[in-house]
Amino acid sequence: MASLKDVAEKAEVSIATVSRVINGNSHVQMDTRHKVQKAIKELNYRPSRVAQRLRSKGKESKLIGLVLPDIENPFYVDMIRGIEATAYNQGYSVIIGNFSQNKARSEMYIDILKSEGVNGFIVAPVNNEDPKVRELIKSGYQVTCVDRDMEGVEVDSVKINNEEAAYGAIKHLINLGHKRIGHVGGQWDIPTTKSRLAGYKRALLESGLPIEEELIITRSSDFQNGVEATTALLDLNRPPTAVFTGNNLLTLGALRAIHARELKIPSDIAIVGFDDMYWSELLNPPLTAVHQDGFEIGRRATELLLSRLVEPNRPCIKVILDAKLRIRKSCGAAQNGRLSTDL
Amino acid sequence: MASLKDVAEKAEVSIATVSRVINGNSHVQMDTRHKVQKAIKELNYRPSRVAQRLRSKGKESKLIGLVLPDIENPFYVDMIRGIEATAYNQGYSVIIGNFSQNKARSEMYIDILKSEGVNGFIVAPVNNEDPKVRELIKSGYQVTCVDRDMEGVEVDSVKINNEEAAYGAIKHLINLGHKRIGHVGGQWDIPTTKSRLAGYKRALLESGLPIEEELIITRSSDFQNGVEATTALLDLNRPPTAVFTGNNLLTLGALRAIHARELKIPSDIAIVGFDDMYWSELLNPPLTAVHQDGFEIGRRATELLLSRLVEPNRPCIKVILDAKLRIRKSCGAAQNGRLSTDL
DNA sequence: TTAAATCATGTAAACGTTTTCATAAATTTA
DNA sequence: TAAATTTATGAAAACGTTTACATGATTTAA
Repeated sequence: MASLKDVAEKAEVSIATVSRVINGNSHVQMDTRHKVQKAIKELNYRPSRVAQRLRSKGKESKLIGLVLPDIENPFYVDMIRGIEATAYNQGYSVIIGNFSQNKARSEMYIDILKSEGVNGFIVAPVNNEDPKVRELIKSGYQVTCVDRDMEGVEVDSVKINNEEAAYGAIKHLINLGHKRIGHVGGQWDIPTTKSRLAGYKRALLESGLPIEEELIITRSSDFQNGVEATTALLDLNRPPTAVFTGNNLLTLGALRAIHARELKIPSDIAIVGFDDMYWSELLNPPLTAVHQDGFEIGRRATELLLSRLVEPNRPCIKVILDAKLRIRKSCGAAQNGRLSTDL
Repeated sequence: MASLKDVAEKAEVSIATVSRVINGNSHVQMDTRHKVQKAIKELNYRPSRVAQRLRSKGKESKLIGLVLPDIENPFYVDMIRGIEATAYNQGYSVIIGNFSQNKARSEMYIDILKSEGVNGFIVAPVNNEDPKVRELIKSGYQVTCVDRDMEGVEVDSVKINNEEAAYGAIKHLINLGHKRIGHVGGQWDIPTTKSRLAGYKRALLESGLPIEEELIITRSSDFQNGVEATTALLDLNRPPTAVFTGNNLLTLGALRAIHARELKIPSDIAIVGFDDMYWSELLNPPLTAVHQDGFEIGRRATELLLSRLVEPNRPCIKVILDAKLRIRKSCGAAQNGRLSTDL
């Protein structure tokens, strides 16, 4: 790779002048400017981001660190696409740490990204406390939370109203006549798990239905737990007539468990899932699910972060996006021909 | 972030000594070593990768650049996980460029990653020629190709035998009695598209079946094309009794098109897909598909790259992994109770 | 005992930028 | 015309490392 020095020599000027040309500094004469631009082109020169980053310690580093729970989850993949698209548009690179719902790995990635000299972070905190993220904020890094928020900290965040979305999903089941609704949730200390559970409970209470602990299982957020927890629900003396699954991996696991028993959906048991995929309609049966727009969440989060890099002390902004319930065939007949409904 | 200098001051030694302690250089006395380690701990010091990278220009940069066609495709997500796991294990960071099957974006990412000072690249070349990747190799970067290879270049690569895998899939259909088999392939100039098409043709020829151009559509590699191409096949005067789809997005598109016509799989039309997902069995119907192990491909590619960084001039290695056909319910009754078959 | 070798540590240069300061040339002002 | 201002450019420092070289202390060899 050609360096500033190479360009300077070729153009017979100092490296300072070359730097000025590159950064659009006005104090450089037309003909020298042209000489330099010619040399840059001939050498196919591009400035080293590494050196830029070292020199200007954060301020101009043009690198965003991304710390996400699970790259296997299509919802996060959509978010990554939204983040990438927005960031690269503005000349930022993105470096991804995928911690697989594992606290230790999350901390490891944060350390690595710090030492990579990132400019700011987009993070899904492991839980409401997440001391590592708190420390990050305290020590002056710019941070935006996605998908999950943190309490008692001044930090930008983008997420949906999980409680309300879950409430809507359960209401849908109740309206279809279900009275015994099971819930398979994710890891208990993840904020979204809590909110979705809260929405579930509120809907039941509001309709005068009892909340039965045996119908609620919140353990880990992965496929395997989806299988096991659903199986456990099916094994109850009085199994539920419907299940609400807390994320898309759990949903897939639940489907597996139900199919393994050769039960019919929705006549034997109905299912409504949290998180929608564009291929949800191709599942057996086409899945009724809560849709949240991962791409948009990513886009908004990136905009928030970039704006905060420019104006570090502005008051923090909490973005809460809407989710939609996409009604397909896993809960019973579609109602009034509507395909989706605002929550 | 604390720097070497801070540690040096605290421990009352020179920065050189601190550096030696960190890098395990033997020439440092026990008690100074302890003093330094204590200071490091107290200041929570971690070396700046940015500075390390600048200083040792590539040689020790500990950063791998990843340039992939499509992060929406679960197959590549598996690959990323394999690459990440292996890389981080050895202290390398990974930075991802996702070019969405777009040549210009692929080139942009390669430039960015170069200027990020990556140590080496793992790349899926856009096609056999890919002049940008050739140039990369020529200018001395270490490169490993994944999923796709390049002709006439000395470069490590990891992929499966696509021709053979496609051949096996088609043979399976033929054995079930299908005589008119359509093929929906990806973008024509992608190497995998060509190989899979070749396997398709070989299987037909070998069984004495004609190759009919109207049954073959290779356009772009995305979901939308899967829908459109399959619809076109169904609209033929003599539609095929089976389709072979060239990647998982095309498969999902094909399913959508078939369901839109309310045709029964496999009685009206059978389908075998390239690329398997762990949730393929949950599709309607459970999908018979060619399985390639993305995680393993990623792992092997990373090992190859890291080994080449140590020994840049070793002869190049071409790894070809096996694919398996996972037989489920989209082509007809499972045979002899076998669930999968080596290709 | 003395020369040679080894060991522990420090000094300073280098990596590729950006930026402050200095300086010389050109322009404006009085 | 002389002084003051503006403009174009260069020199050098700094960012945080690694490492070649230098130096003085200690050990080994003869």
